[in-house]
Amino acid sequence: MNGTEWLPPDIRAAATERTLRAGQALFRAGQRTSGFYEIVSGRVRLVRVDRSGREAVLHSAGPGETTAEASLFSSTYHCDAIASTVARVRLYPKGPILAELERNPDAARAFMARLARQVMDLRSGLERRNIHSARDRVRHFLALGVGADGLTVVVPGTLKDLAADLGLTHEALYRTLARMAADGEIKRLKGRIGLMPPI
Amino acid sequence: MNGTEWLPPDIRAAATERTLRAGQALFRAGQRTSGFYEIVSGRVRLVRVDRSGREAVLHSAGPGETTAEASLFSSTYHCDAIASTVARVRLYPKGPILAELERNPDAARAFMARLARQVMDLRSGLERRNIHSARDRVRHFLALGVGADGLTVVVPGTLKDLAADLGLTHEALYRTLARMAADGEIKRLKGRIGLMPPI
DNA sequence: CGAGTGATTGACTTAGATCAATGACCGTGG
DNA sequence: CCACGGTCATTGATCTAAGTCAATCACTCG
Repeated sequence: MNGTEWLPPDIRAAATERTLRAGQALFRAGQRTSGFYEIVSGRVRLVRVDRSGREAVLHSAGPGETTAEASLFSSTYHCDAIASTVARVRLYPKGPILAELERNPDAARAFMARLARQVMDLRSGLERRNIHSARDRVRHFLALGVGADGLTVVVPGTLKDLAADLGLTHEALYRTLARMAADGEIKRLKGRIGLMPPI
Repeated sequence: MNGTEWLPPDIRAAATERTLRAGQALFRAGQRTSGFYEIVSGRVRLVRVDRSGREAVLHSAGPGETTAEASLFSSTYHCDAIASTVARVRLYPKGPILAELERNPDAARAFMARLARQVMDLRSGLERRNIHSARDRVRHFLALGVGADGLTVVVPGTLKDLAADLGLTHEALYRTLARMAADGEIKRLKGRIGLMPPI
C-alpha cells in the first residue's frame, strides 16, 4: 500500500536521494515546491509552527511511506518538513511526475486509485479513534483486518506498533488482548490473531 | 473543501438523486460499483459486517460530503452503505466520470488535487488524535486553523461539532476552552476563537 | 555474553467520560 | 405575541478506563 511501485520505471529512475541530519529541514513553508518524497530510512515530520514557536505535527512518515504528495498541486510548501532522526529521502521531482500524469492516463489512474485508497484507510483510522473503549477499538481493527479466511488477522509489525496505530499505549493493548483471549473472544497466534465465533 | 465544485458542469448534470429511508442500503458489498455519492441531506455510513453480524463503521458522511470515491477504481463495492437517517444522495456515475478524467487533464488534476488535500487533512486529523491531553488537542486545532491574520480561528459549525471532530465530548471541550480562556491563552469570540500571544 | 527491544503483568493516578441539571436562544404554530 | 419544544452552551459531581511508572522475562543480534 505504501511505496511507489505505481510509478513508471523511468520516473522512479528520475528520483534523487539525499541524506538529512536529525533536526535538519527538508523544506520550509513558503519555499517553492520541488516534488514529493519517499522516506528511505529514518523519520521525517511535517510541522506547522505558529508565531509563538510551538510546533504542530501534521504528519510523521517512516521508511517506505511518502509525504508531501499534495505539494504536487501547489506552488509553495505550506509547512516545514523536519528530519526527526538521521534520514534518507528520495525526491520525485514535480515537473516530470506531473507531465507523466498528464500524458499517461494509466499512471494518472494508478495515482488517483492510490490516493483514493489512502483516503479510505485514513477515514477508517479516524473512525476507529472515535471509539472510546480499547476493546471496541481492537474489535474494529479486527473486523477490518480479517483475511480472506475470515478467521485470522495478521498483525502488521510488532504489537507495540499496532498499539500506536490504535492510539493506545502498548500496555493497554496487551491487557485488552489478554482479557479478550481469556473471554474466548480471540486466540493469540504467532504474528496473527484468531477470531472465535461468538458462542 | 467538500462538495463537487471541481467537477465539470456536464458531469455534475449527469448525476442522479435518490432518497433513502433510515436503515435502507445504498449499496452492498460485492455489488458492482456504479459511482460515488454526494450526500445532499441526512447521513450515510459505510460499514463492514463480520460473519457474527457486528458492524464496523468505516466512514460516516453528512451533507456536502462525498463517499465511496475509491469505488471509481474497483469493480465491486467492498463494504455496505447504509442510510443512518432519511437521506438524499446524489450519484455521480462511474463511467462518465472516469471517461472525463481520462479525457480532460484539468479535471484529472483537480480530482487528484482534491484527493491529495483530503489525504493531508485526514492525516492531520489522525495526528491530532495521537495527542492525549484535551488542551493540547485544542492547541493543535488552533495552530492549524489560524486564519491569514494569525490571530483568530473560525469555528466551523457548532462547538459540539468541533468536539466530535477533536474526539472529545462536548463537555470536555467546553471545560478546556473555559480553562484556556481563564488562563489568558485564548479569548472567546462570536463564532471564532482569538489567540493570545504567550506572555 | 551483555545490550537492546518486545512482551507481559502489577499498582497507582488522573484526565476525561458519564450522568445530570440549568440557562440562553431559537423557530413556530396556535 | 407568547408559550412550548428543541438544541446549544455551560457547569457540577462522580466514576472508571486507560495512562503512567515500574519490574520481569524472553529473544535476538553483534
